[in-house]
Amino acid sequence: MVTIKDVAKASGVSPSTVSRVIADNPRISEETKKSVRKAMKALGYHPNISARNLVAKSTKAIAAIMPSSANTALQNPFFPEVLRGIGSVIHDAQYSMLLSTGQTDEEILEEVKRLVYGRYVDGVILLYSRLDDAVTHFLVEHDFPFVIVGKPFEYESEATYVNNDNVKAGREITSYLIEQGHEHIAFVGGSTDLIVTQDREAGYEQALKAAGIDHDDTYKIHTEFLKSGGRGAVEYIMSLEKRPTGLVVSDDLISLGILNRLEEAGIRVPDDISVVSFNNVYLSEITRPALTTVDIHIYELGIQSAKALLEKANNENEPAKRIIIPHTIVHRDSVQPR
Amino acid sequence: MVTIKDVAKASGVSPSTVSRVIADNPRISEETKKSVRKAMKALGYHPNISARNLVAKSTKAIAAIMPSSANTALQNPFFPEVLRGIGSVIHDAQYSMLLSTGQTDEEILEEVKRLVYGRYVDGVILLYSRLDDAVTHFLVEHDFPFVIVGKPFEYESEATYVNNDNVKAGREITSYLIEQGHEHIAFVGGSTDLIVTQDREAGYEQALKAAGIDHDDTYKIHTEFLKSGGRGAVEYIMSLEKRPTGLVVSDDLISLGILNRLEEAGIRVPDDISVVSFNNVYLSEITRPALTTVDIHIYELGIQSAKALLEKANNENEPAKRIIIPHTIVHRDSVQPR
DNA sequence: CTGTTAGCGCATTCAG
DNA sequence: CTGAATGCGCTAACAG
Repeated sequence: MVTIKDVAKASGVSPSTVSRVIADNPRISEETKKSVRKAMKALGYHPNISARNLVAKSTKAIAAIMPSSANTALQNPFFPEVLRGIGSVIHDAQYSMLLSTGQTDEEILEEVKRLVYGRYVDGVILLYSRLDDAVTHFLVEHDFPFVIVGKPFEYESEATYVNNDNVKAGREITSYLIEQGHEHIAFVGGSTDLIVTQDREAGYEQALKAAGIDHDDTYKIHTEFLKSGGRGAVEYIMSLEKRPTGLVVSDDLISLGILNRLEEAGIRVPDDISVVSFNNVYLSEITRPALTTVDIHIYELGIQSAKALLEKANNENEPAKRIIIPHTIVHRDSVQPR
Repeated sequence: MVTIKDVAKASGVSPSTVSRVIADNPRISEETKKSVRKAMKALGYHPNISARNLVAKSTKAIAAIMPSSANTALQNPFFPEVLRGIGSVIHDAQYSMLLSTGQTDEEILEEVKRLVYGRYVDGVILLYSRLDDAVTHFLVEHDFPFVIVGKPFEYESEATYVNNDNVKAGREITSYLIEQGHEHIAFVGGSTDLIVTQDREAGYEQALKAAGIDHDDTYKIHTEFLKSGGRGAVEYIMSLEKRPTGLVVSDDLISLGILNRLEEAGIRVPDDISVVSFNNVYLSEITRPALTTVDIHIYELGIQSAKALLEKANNENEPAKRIIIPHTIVHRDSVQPR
């Protein structure tokens, strides 16, 4: 391996001078810079990151932590899309991105500990937010730079997070269904542990209340993602005495499963039942019918969270921030007026 | 930050002893190990990875490199699924996984150079294989440990790679269509630069030839993924004088787009046209009709590639290997006999 | 079984 | 503007 010393020797200067031209230190004359750079090229020199990290106390790397449902999580196009956003700013800043590989909650916690204690990364982005999350606890306790994509369960004021106004979005999309003449509207969400489920559900309830529509828990369903989840949800809906004519589904991927089961059950969308959803992942325009859904601008969530993290990581005193990405409703073919 | 020295002082031993208990060196008495460990706990000591990396000349990290079509690539459920496989073995080995963030070919090459030159990772997994790939060139030229998921365009014998027998798979799935009485069968593939497209297409041709069925380029279509790609392909097919009754599509995601356009065009699957496909991502059982497709065992591709890489990274003289993951055909509802 | 010494490759004082 | 010296935190001979 060719080191800074070799370059120094080859160009007849001292190691510290070489170090300075690497850092493009203005106190070095253009001339020596030129000659040193030439030597670096000639020898094929490249700085050793580990050595640099050691003295710089920074690795210029961040970690993105996926939720523990690792088997299914990455399958949700939401994650690739946030990662793409994060990757974009990370790349521009010449940082690297580590992806968590743990499958269970404990594995993930262990991994985060390794990364943080070992100073493997300068900061962490949490790609989920759920009730009473051990990783979040750990991070705030150790005062380690991190940002949450979503809304934290606690530490509302201490943690930096990037989120949508999911309550408002839930309210709007439900109101839209109501405006279209629907009165019997059910909510289908993922795990109630997820803050995002809670918020969208809260918005749904607010809209019903505002419209003076009675509602009780009969119309609230919580399910897994994809086909298996769709099955249970649809069977339940069909068993209802008064079947809903509208469905507010908290995630496009759940909608996909539901649409699938609905078709198998011979229930037509949107003729028999209207469906609205959230996220606007690429799948939602491929489904049949194409989904009317809330576009939460996932890519932008990624961009902003990465930016915020870099700021935190590079400035001890950066204050906690809350960043809300606006949403828009994308109208397609899964809704029909009553 | 609490270092090895602090622990040494606290437990009344020398730094090297502490280092040894970290490594669980058998030449240290259980007694001192115990006391040192107690001190580590008490002080909250954790080894600094950068320092360790510097002397160990290894980072216990690998990088996964995505193809440059970054905007769409991660959208293909193939990638999350390989990553899951890779992550699983990487995690068990206590390694970390870096994900590439470059969007264009050049950006990716730059990134790989940074990672390799800076000794940021111990090895690289290429999640694609295409014609004349600069990254591959670079890696072999520098004799850096890497493995390819797919078949390399060159360096067949020097490079370690994990692949399916895509030619055979293409032959089998096409033969299946022929057995079902189809005679006019078209092939729809992704970019011809991708080795995987080439191989599956070659298998398709072999099957036709073996069955004595004439074929020419009229029946070979190359397209983008998803809806936009589906549009062009379907329009083309409909414009054909003799429309095919069977479609061999080289990727489930392309099938998804095609299915979508086919329905819009009023062509029924499988009644009017049968469709078979490759990969068996989770989407293929959600489509309507559910897809008959070749299961290439993506997760296993990930597992094996990661294992092979770790071997290469930890053993200078590990020979190049070719690992073929067997495939199976999953029969669902997109094929009808003629 | 344990301590001493040296050095990994780089950045950064402090001199000059 | 540049060099010499020092140390980042850890591991690995080499002694004992």
